[in-house]
Amino acid sequence: MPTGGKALTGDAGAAGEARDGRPFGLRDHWCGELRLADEGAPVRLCGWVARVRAHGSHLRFVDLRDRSGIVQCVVDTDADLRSEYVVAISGTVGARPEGTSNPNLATGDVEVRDCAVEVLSEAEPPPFQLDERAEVDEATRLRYRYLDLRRDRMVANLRLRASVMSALRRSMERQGFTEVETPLLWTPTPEGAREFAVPSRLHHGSFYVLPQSPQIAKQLLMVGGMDRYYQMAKCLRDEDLRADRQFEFTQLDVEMSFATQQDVMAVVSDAVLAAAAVASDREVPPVATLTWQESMERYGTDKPDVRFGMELADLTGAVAASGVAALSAPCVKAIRVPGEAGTTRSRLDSLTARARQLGAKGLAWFRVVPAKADSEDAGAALGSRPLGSRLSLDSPLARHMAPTVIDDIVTATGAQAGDLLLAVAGPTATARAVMGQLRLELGRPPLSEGAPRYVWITDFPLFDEGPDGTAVPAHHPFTMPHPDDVVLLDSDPLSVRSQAYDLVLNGWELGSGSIRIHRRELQQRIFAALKLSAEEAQARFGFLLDAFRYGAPPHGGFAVGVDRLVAILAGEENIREVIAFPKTQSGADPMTGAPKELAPGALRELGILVGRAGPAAGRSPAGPGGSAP
RNA sequence: GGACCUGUGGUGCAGCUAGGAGUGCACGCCGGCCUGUCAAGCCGGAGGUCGCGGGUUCAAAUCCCGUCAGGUCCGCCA
Repeated sequence: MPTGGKALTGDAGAAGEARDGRPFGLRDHWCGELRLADEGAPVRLCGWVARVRAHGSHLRFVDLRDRSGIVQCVVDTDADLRSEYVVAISGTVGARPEGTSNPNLATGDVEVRDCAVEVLSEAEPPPFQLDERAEVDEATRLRYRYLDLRRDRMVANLRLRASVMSALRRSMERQGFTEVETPLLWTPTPEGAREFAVPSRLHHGSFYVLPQSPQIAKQLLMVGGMDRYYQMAKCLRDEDLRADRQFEFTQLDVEMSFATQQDVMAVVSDAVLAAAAVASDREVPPVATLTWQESMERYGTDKPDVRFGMELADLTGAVAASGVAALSAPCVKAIRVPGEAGTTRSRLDSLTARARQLGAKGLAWFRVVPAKADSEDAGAALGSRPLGSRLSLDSPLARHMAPTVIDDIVTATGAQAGDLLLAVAGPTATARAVMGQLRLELGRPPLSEGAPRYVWITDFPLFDEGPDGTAVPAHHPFTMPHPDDVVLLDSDPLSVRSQAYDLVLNGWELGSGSIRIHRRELQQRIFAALKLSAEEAQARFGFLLDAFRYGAPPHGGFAVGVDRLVAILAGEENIREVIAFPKTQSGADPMTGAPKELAPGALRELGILVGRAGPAAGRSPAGPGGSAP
């Protein structure tokens, strides 16, 4: 079912023409725009035959579809009309006879009569039905994407995408930003995501790379005095695909000079709220702000879905003295799942398996039940005793717990009788991450539910702890430290906060940004903390560091993931649904067959020798003889 | 690199736990009937390498192994 946020076809009344533009060419009206007010008008329509309902040889109802919607045409000629034939229909708009209106159709009060039909293009039956009656296999949809795009869902999603991008652009223009394009053929920067390489024909053995983002280019624009830059930028990363990740994706990329973090956040907030406004009529709450520390503590993640509760409770203190070995750990986090005390043992086992997959040693569970001794006077006791004393915990782990420990657990989680408590003990990061993920899997509403909830996450740590205890940049190495923490750079780098911030929408990371370092001496200290020598730094980022010699303004910026933003505003759980021609999870395009082997001649011209041991080995080349040397 | 789910006429499913003839449902398709339908209706018909390969068995859509494709996730995504 379409969700509230979608720009549905044909439901906009008189707005139809404004949105669809003036019809021209072979037609003079759009199908979806016809209304009772058009009664008597001669019209010429073009489109696809969506459905034919035949009654005898001289009465057929033909539903004609174009991108604006559907209108019923009454046809009494014997033209051969089948599904997906492309036709031009000329006729007269008439009010439907009493009692035959179709309230499910925007054009349901009218029909086109006295139709002359011209078949512009015949069509084989499509390989899947284009109505919304059944989910169609993803591979089939992508193989015939040009047919999939005819469906209401894709029409609505792509038009919403256009509206959102337009709203973002208008917001940026209104705020004085200038769109500047940056190169797709860029240079390798050996940091961050795996890059797509493009071989150079003129310099055999050398490569361009496609940009993971225009990060360095936009900072150079700031050095160039552009002051306020934005771009709808294509970004390319050769990393494994997910529901929210494609090789290539679009970012609203922003950078501004002489600006504070608050300035950047205000600019981006304006843009994304404008985007939400064109997506639906719903009131969208202002963008909230949480510190990273607070988000990790309450939600166990740096991209919290704040549309629902079930926040993490800390049981570390409560169970410290319990003597239960499974719960003795630096950190114990729990969530309360309301009303789920009846969860079956096999379900609990599969949750435990899931917790292990996420890195936990195990999963503790407690069914919250009325305490036996108090069960009779529980009601009478209400209010006169501590909340916890009326409840007990049913769990193998709770069997030998002292009543005070049980009370502490109940109090810390706010448990009610009939709830299920789940807890993970372990290192702080593990306990938070596992419970944060289980919270999502057990309580998260569908992405389309309720108003969009944007939240800023601020005060990220400047460094993460690398595998060997060293500091690695949490954002990128040009991120400005929090001014209060600069003194800690040498003594305690892992506790230094940064002026980096993420924007999160309904639990999806929409993007991130930071205030950048623009002074060389501070940059050197950061490189030192990263154990990066001056020579290495020069080799990797030399051209940026060089640029900073010539007067770099203080600057900062942000990038918003447009595909994710549109998907959430469209109520889609997958960004493929808002991309016209996406790739499958294995990076293939079932329609074009990409990626494909190159002809030997093309490889030779690029100076490329393909190793036959790769995954392509064994696939027979196009021609006989192949390309074996 | 790894885990899990799915794969059955064109489409979506059921059948698989417990092996017994390609069995069933809905949609679509083809033909016929039908002058107010709108997911039209009624009648008839066609359409299958049960993803692919191997194994177990008298017998495999069903059990086992492998593989391919699609999906979800872990790793990865500064």
